[in-house]
Amino acid sequence: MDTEIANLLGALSLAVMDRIEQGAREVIGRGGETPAALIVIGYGEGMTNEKLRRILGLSHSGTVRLVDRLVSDQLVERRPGDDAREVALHLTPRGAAARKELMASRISAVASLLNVLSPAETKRLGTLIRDVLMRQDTSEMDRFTICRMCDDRVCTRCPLPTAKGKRGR
Amino acid sequence: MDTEIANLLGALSLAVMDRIEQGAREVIGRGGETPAALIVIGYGEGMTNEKLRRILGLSHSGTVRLVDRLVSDQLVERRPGDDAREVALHLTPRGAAARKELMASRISAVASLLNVLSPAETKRLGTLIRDVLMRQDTSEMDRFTICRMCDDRVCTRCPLPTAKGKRGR
DNA sequence: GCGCATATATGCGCAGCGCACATATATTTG
DNA sequence: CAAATATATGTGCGCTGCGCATATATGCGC
Repeated sequence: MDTEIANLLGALSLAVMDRIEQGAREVIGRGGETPAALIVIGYGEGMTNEKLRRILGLSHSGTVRLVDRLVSDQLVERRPGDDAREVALHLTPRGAAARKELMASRISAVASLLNVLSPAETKRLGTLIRDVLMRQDTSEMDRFTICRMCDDRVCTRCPLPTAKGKRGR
Repeated sequence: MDTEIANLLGALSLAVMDRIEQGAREVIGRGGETPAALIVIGYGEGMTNEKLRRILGLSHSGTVRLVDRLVSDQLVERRPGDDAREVALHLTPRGAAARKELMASRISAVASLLNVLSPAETKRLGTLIRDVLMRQDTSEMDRFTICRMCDDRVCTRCPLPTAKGKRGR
C-alpha cells in the first residue's frame, strides 16, 4: 500500500527532525525557527527581515523578535540596507561560527541515522530522495523554505527545480 | 559524498514535517507535541500521564498542561487509573474523531510529496526506509517516540526492532 | 507634493514548555 | 505494622516563540 510507505517516511522524517532540533538547541540554545534563520542569513550578505520572514513562514513581528534574539546573542548584526527602509542582516564572526557548528550538527544527526545502510543502499536512497525533491512543483520561495537548514558547503547540486537554493536573494 | 545524501534527507524531512505540522494545526488548532499526544493516547486505553511524558519527551508539568488543553478541548478525559496514583487518559468521541482526521491529514501530506514517484520507485524507497528504521538501535521508549505520530490503521508491520509500535503499554 | 506600497518596529497577549515545589498513593524496609 | 522511599500527579511562576493590531519611515508613481 502506498499509504504504508507514506507512514514510514513520516516516521523517519519525525526521527530525523527530532535529532536535528535537539542538536540545534544544544548548539545555539534556541529552538523554533531561530536555527534556520541563522543558516538562511548566512546564505548571502544583506538578507533583509522581509525576505527572511517569507522564507521562514513567520509573521513580521515574529521575525523582528527572532532577529532581536540573534542580535542579543551577538550572532547577527543589523546594518543599514541599500534601500533605506531595509535592514541588512549580517552574521558576526560568532554567528558565522555558530552557523557552521549548526550545520555540522545537523549533517551528523542525519548521518547517524543513515549509517546503517551499505554504501550502495545509501546511494540508491540518495537517488530516490533526489528524484522526489526534483519533481516537486515548488515556487521560488518554497525552495528557500525547504532549503532553510541546508548546508551550502555540502549541497553543491540542489535537486529543487530551477534554483541552486544557495543564495539569499 | 555521504554527507550530501544526509543533507538531502534532512531537507526532505523538513519539508515532510512542515506539511504534517501545518495540517495538524489546521485539524486541531494546536501545535507542539499536542497532536502527537492525541495520537499516542489513542494507541491504547488508559495511557498515563507519565508514560505519555516519556514518549513525548516533555517535562511532567508540560505534559500535565498539555493534557489540560486536550481536556478543555473536550478531546480527552481523565479517569481514575487502576493504580490510584495514576490518571487513565481516554479519548472522547470527539477526540477519537480528531485523531483519525489528524492521521489522515498526516498521511495525505506525506503522500502529496511522494506521489511524484512511479509505483516501482515508491516501492524501492519504501524498502530502503524500512531498512533504515529496522536497523536502528532503539530502546523501547525510543520506538514509541519515533512512532508517536504513526497511523496504526496503516502501519501493520512496523519495522522498528522487537515491537509493533502499536500499543500504549 | 500626494497617495500608496513596502519595510521595519512596538504594545500586547497567548501557546507551549520547564523548574521548583507540593501532594497523594504505592512499595520497600526495619 | 510504621517509617522511609519511590512513583505519579498537580500547581505557582516565568521564559521562549510567535501572531495580531498598530505605528513609523522610506520609496515610487502620478
